[in-house]
Amino acid sequence: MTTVDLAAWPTTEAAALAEQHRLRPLVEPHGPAPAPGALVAGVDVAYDDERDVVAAAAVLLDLDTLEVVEQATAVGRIAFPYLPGLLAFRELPAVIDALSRLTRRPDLVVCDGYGLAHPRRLGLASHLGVLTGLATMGVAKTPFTFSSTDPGPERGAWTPLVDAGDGSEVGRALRTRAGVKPVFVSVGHRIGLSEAVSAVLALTPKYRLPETTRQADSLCRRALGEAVRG
DNA sequence: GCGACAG
DNA sequence: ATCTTGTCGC
Repeated sequence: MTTVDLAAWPTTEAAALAEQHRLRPLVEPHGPAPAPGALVAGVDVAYDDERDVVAAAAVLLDLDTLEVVEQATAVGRIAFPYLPGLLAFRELPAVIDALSRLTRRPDLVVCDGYGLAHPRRLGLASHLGVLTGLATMGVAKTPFTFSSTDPGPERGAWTPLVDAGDGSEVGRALRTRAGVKPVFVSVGHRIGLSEAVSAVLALTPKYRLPETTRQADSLCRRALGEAVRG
């Protein structure tokens, strides 16, 4: 996989919006769920804004066992400020760097955040998919600007996640643990919504968040700590 | 115009 | 995201 050319990465809001407009038609919102034995990657990023340091992690899990089979990290400078709707420009350079250090190609990448559930239908997960060609999806912890009713209390229950602007279903609120707050699932690239939901259920036998997300979260925090301290 | 707003 | 104490429960 190729890495990001930071010299060509957008630095202004206008340039970022233009880039989203360019990439948006390239999203493929359909595709199969990962097959048994698939390698599913989790990616996440941690920041030290004071020192302008970002650390990303990519962790590869065996979908059958949920065991970590490979992991990689990347450390760099923060490439873009946090602006709602433009999160990809802040997170992706480091994420793609970490993914490029894996020796095996993931069958699916699970992101922290959204894919098509985005004001311009190009959230972090979809953006990553288009840039890399990988199948991607997003699992977010909060509903962003979208709305949904509360799913039933049992694991597996879901309700549509709707964009009030046009009334379209942009994702699903999914209960991954009985009686616990739902997560918000959306398509990234080369996977369908029902398939993305089934992948999340396969990754959440025990906790609210996918095992991929949990592993990537702890690894990027460790990497940031080592980069900043020792 | 103002607030809200993935991480 | 990050800053942060205690607390309830398996």
